[in-house]
Formats: sequence, structure tokens, C-alpha cells
Amino acid sequence: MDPSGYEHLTPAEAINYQNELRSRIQIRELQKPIKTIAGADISFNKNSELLYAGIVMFSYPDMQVIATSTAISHTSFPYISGLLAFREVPALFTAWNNLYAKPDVLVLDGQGIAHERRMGIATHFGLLTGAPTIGSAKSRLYGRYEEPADKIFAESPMHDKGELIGIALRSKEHCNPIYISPGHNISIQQSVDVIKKCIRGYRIPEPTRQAHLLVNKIRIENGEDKTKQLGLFD
DNA sequence: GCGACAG
DNA sequence: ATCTTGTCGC
Repeated sequence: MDPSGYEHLTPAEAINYQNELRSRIQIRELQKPIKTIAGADISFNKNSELLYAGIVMFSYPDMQVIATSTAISHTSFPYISGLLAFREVPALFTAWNNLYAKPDVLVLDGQGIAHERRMGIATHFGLLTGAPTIGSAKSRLYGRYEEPADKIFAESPMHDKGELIGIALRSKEHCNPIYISPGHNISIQQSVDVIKKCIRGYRIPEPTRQAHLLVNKIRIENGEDKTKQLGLFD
């Protein structure tokens, strides 16, 4: 299914689709050496259906910005916990297709398999594009875990019914942990190792941190809803 | 019925 | 997520 059709799905249909996709998830070691990594994020005005998507690509592990891509698209799919992908993936997919070269790994702001149906936005986007993806969330959606020690890079496993689905990572002391889970085509430990190398003094790893700054910047620059000027509904 | 609930 | 200044703590 093309993501441009997501906004017409009902929540029940979206859940059925997640259950269909989940059988294709691959959590395994990424063999190819990682030379580039990118972060993706979304921003929007509270009373508008316009989404501002952005992707920032870096060389790895030196983390120098080498490319960016943005897109503005419409959605009528509301935010529903557990169905975030149906609201944000279409805009991100447009920004992804506008990248002249794809990164070896993509980090998304949200969960990977640390999801009730193992279908967080990072997993969903990985299945859609085939790209290795990692979910880096600022808060927990699913899974039980113990608070990690207040020590840089302290880890605490996230479980669901005895299954390891992610890691709560202390990316910065005296700050709440971030929740890392693989999206697709990468392992859990590899996801955590990669995210650790992307921490540069802030709680949020550089890929999604820079993507967040970028999408907020273009949202402010575009001002209020410029739907007509952009000709999105011709 | 009650509590939880990515962005 | 977004709306928003100052302010408490390391």
C-alpha cells in the first residue's frame, strides 16, 4: 500500500495493516559497514493538518552533516497512540524520496519494535523502504523496565512477556532516559551501539536532534498554514 | 471499570 | 507535538 493513502484508513484498518506487516520484520545484525546515518522528524502547527518533515544525513561516525531533505504534506489522520506511523510516515516518505542518496541507517523519533504489535514508526518505515532503521523515543510506549542508573550510557532492558524489545538508555546524566529499539534490518545491541556514538552532549542523539531543529525552522519560516499558496490541493 | 497512552 | 519565561538544579 502506498503511504499516501494512509489518511483514508480507519483506526481498525490501520491495526489490521500493522498485523499484516509485522510478519516481515527482520531484527538481525546489519553486516554492511555504516558510513552514513540520518535522522528524521516531523513538526506541525497545532490547528493545521500540514506536516513538516525533515531528514538530516551525517557521515558516520564523525557525524558531519552531508545532506538534508524536507517536505510539507497534508494529513487528516489524527494522532492515536500506537498508530503514529499512519500520521507521520507519508510526509517522511516524501522527504526520503527527495534525498539524492540514502543513508546506511535511519533514526526516527519514536519506537521501533517496542510497540504492542512490534510496529512502531521506525519499524513501519523500515518495512516500507527496506532501509535499516532505529527507533529513538523520548518516552516509553510499551514494555516493562527498571530505571537505569544515573550514569552516562547506563542501560536497562525493556521486556514484554519475557521478550527483549528495547533498551532504556541514559544518554545524559540527571536526565530521563531515551528508549531505543530496532526498527528493521538491524539488531537491538547494534541499535544501542550506534545511538551511543550519536550522543554529543545532549539527551537526544544528533540525528533526530538536528532533524527536530530543521523541521521547526522550516515550519516557522513558512509561517501559518499556507495551503493555498503551496498549491497542495490542486 | 481503571489506568496507560510514541508524536 | 505545540503553546511559552522564568527558574531550580547540576
